[in-house]
Amino acid sequence: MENITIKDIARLSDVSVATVSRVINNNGRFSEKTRQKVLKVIEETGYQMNYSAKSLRMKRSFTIGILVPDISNYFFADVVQQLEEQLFDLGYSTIICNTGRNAEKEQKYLTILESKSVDGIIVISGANEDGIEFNFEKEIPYVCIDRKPKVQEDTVFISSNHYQGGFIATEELIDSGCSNLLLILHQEISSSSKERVKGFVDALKKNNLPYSDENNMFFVGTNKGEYRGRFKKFLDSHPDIDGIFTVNDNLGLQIMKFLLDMNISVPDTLKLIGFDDIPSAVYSTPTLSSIKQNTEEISKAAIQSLLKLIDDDESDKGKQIVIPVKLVERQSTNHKL
Amino acid sequence: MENITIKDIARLSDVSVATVSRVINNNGRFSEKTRQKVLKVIEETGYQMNYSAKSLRMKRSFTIGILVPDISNYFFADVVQQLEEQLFDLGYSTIICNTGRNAEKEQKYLTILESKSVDGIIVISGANEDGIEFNFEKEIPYVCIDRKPKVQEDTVFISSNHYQGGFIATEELIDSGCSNLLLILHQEISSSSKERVKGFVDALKKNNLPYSDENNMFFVGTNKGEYRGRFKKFLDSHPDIDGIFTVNDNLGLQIMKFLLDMNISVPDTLKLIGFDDIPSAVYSTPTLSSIKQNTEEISKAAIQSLLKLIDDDESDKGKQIVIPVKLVERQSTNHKL
DNA sequence: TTGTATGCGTTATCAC
DNA sequence: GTGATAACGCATACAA
Repeated sequence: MENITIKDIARLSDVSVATVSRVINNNGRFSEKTRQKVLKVIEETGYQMNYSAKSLRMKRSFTIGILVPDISNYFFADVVQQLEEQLFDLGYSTIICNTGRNAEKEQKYLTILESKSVDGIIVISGANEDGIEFNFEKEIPYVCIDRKPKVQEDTVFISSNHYQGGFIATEELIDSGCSNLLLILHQEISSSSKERVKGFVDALKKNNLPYSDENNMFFVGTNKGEYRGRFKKFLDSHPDIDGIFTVNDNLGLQIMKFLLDMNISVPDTLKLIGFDDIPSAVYSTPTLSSIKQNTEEISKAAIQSLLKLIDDDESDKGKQIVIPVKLVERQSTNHKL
Repeated sequence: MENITIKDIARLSDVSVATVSRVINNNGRFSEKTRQKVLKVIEETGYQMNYSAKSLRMKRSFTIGILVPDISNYFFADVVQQLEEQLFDLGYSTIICNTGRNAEKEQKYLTILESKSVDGIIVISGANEDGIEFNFEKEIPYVCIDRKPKVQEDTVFISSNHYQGGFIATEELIDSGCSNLLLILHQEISSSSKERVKGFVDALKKNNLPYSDENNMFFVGTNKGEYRGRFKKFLDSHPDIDGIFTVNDNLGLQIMKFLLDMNISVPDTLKLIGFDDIPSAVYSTPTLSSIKQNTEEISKAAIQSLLKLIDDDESDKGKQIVIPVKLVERQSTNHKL
């Protein structure tokens, strides 16, 4: 059987194409009887809508672009997967653009997304704090996940509660007996990292623990392992450190490896907690405690807001949606697996 | 400026829409002069093709479906990323379907892909050895990566040289001084694992080392950690084992953790090598030697073959394309990082 | 070498 | 409540 169209459906169910279209889209008026009739024929014939025609006519592509810095990063991969799945169920295709944290590539992708006339764009995180340049010919709605939009009033910004994450990570260390905490983070600091830092500092304050930038914070550079010498010296000059919060799990595992290499026992001498709950957190010795982001809720919120924008409902514009995180306790903070 | 179409281009460059179309697609005859003229106007106006119209007219969606078992698996994520990037450059969108190794979900996705009338499908690996059921109304071309198609003559099958991988992994252990090797793998064995096993066995043979299923192979089940007791007993009864090849890196890291927990030193007492070269292989202590698959070449080959099929060029049908792998030496087989 | 005209499958605007 | 019909932007068969 060749491609079957609404024309065929119309003929077989003895109505006009207009009516068939109305029934399919549940839009406009028609009697219950014709509805039944048409639906039956559709069922029998196995009719499938032609989205190209629909797109052409409606001037909508039913396609969403997703901008992601690095899909081999677990958190990003997880979010993308959620987005893809949920959008798919809603009849949307997705174009996933891996920018490699490269601003130039990002611009290039943005241009092509425009040319493919996507209905909307979801921007996940990004290279810098700069926000993102959207100099489109036509206005394309977009939402941001984990990246503050440049012009906040233009759109909506969804992210985990990184502040809360930083806070409960820190309290987990304190609860497991630490009183001299260290936060390890990268030099180039994202907006989400900034929140985690705030949570860390506030948790210390709340628990009446001392804090100073020099004694309780350590920065690592981009090139792997660069910091090992520096960090050793730091530890030597701060022998009282007994708990470490790394700004993410990858860094956490690196630090754990370093401590093991130095013969420093985790969690006996030093407790450790990361962020993201990546799968390998459970393969390390000891297993790594962490903070888990709710990627499903993040994605749900992002999609909901984006669809509203696409629908010209601007009530979410300027909003910031914050999703709670969860503590995952493991051996590195003295818990059983 | 509103959407600009070939009609506008035609008017502005003083030719007909037909000619504009010919120039754009470099198809049919036209003089160099008109080519220049049209291209100039296109450049100036920033014209962008409407893919919905093109699709409707050409009865092609310029969309490829990608079926993947689990995108949070590093190897799969890597392949998907490559596919996406390369297809994007070729003007194709992709729909990524994460099946979660669930046959039912897979069928459902397949149906929707058909309804979205994708031009082709790339199937990556899968739950079982059964191949995949393609009971489409219309024939959709597809290629398989790492999963033998059920009817091999129908399509093309691309995979790494898993045999070679198993072979050189084994020889790496032998080269670093091991003479009593163990292969650890999962109960449910994929076609690619099978090849790795063959390579393992043949490498032993070639090096005149003993081999028997009972002494040189250990199976683990699906639920994590199930095997720990059994494996301990196995090691106790096989004290001469001095090198382990795990069928993938995740398993390798699990085993490494187990050995550390048992106070068995890697690589001093026991050498270890995995497969896939996942990122965390470099965060473990010791770092894990591995076999790296060439995802770029795999993707390139898959796309090339698929596009041929879409173009009704059936010369690749029935072919099996094998991509070489590479050894990555690290501490777990006695190498410096 | 170029132009005219038709149709791809769908939705939306009118009429009735 | 329903039907005719005109668009949507593009590629192509056929004329010229």
